[in-house]
Parts: sequence; structure tokens; C-alpha cells
Amino acid sequence: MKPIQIKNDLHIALPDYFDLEQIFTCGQNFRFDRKNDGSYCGVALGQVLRLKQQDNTLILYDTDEKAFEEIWMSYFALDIDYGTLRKQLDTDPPMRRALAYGYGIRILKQDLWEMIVTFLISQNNNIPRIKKIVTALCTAFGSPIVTEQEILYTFPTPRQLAFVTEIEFQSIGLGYRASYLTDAVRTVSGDDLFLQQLVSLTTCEAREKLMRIKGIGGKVADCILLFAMARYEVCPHDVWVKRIFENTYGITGITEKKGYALAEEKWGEYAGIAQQFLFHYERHRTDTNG
DNA sequence: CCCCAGGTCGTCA
DNA sequence: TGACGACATGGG
Repeated sequence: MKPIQIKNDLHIALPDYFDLEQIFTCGQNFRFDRKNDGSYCGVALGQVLRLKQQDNTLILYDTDEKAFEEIWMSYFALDIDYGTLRKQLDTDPPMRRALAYGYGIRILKQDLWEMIVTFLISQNNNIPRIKKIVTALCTAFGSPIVTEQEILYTFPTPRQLAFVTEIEFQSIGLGYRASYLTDAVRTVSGDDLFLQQLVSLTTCEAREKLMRIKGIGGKVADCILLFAMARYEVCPHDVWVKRIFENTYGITGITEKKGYALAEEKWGEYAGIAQQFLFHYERHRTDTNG
């Protein structure tokens, strides 16, 4: 993978198993929008990025090789060998179908605080509305970045949210989750090392620590571990996995405990990624929204 | 007007 | 432990 700088833009040979549309719409990221020219634009890790797939090239606009190597390579999981990983997961017909359907899905490595808040909001909520609330949160409390086309906003830091009241959170649509968010803000901004320490813990310890925040249960903690900390073995047990085990695999009486055990047994170290393929496939197979 | 959404919390056996 | 209703909000 050798990037070529052309004027301000970085051109990269399109990686195998990589599709921007799938990456941004599979329910892991709520911060990128598709533009009329087919490019995607959004803010991640505090920076604006616009990028586009064109034939066999991936173009990162206004990006240099340094930024690519230090930030975007890891963000887009281009340091992960999806060919090998997919082969390991390809063990049964339903999974094979999901892999084929989601040929371009990769698990992004996103900002930890952003994932904590985003998936705190995700509970008992639907994907379009999660995106709407996250956008409102950024517009209200993030830092503006002016581009040629529009004004974008960074995801607000714990510090930027430290003095926001529950009422204000409610007013942007958080509903009963507003108090959960103030608790999360209090926990993280009251302990400068909270986030830093989290990433150094074992998966089990980190999950426990996350769950001490009110409103973060097992499933939300799992999403945070998977989407921000590259704990690929963690398979979030949501309504979809349950449905997939029951309907597609024909296993009845799935409890949370049973779901985790099955995922571990079937997909092992990549159970979380397997879940994402199945989730994406099932959502598009059965649903019309989103 | 009822049902649902990438769940979690508090409560009561 | 395990089941069950409540929870804000908006869209179908």
C-alpha cells in the first residue's frame, strides 16, 4: 500500500474488502455523509476528512502521507488483514452469505469517548434517530470547522460537555438518556485518566469499568470495546444477534449468556466482526429502513 | 393510537 | 439470578 500525493490529495490503491458506503452505513459510525459526487465527508478524531472511492483508487482529499500513516491507516483498519480474517470466519452457509453481502465492511477504530456517548444514546433507539441526536450534540457543543462547502463540528470533548445540564441534553432529543449522559460526563471529566486507563485494561476489566457508568450495560459496553478498542472478540448481544441465532441458525431459547457462548464457539477471536457482518446482512434482508 | 427502535434500570419474586 | 414494566422521543 503505497500512497501517492497528487497536489493536496492522497491516492491509494483501493484495499481489498473495502467499501466506504458499507463502512459508513453499517451502524458503527454516525458522522459521515455522502455528497452528490459520491464522496464522503465527516469529522473523525477531531479532524475533517473527505474521501472517495473511484475505480480502483481511494482518494483522501487534503491529506498527506504523514496524516495517513499516523491517523487514517489505523482508523480505517487498513493495517488489518481482512482476507485472512474473512477466511477464518467463513465456516457456515449463513456466515458465508453475510460475508459476501458485506464484502466491504471494516470495523473502524473510532474515538473512545465518542463511542461511549454514541452507544449510550443508541439504547432503545433506532439508527436514523441516533444519527440525528449525535449530529445535534456536535452542532450544539462541538467546535466548528469551516470548510469550503459547509460548517462541520467536532464531537464534543468531556470538557465541552462538563457544564451542560440535563435539560439541555433533553432539548436535543436525548430523552431519558440525558441523565445517563451527565453521569458519563461526570465520570470521565472527573478522572483525567479514565479513558487512558481503560485501553490498558483487559477486555473483561474494561467492560466492567464501562458498566459502572449509568446507562451502559453489557451490550453498549461491548459496542464500545469493539468499535473503539479493537476488541474484535467481543460480540455485542443485541436483538439482531438473538434473531439471527433463532431464525437463521435455528437455535431456540437464546439468552444473553448462551449468545456469548455460541459466538465465542463459532467465531472466536473475531466474533465481534462476525456479528457486524450478520447484523448488516440481516438488517438489509429483512428491513426497509435505514 | 399502537408499535418499535444496536437496552438498561429498578423492583419484586 | 430471572422476569417484567417503565422509560423519552419520533417515525411508520
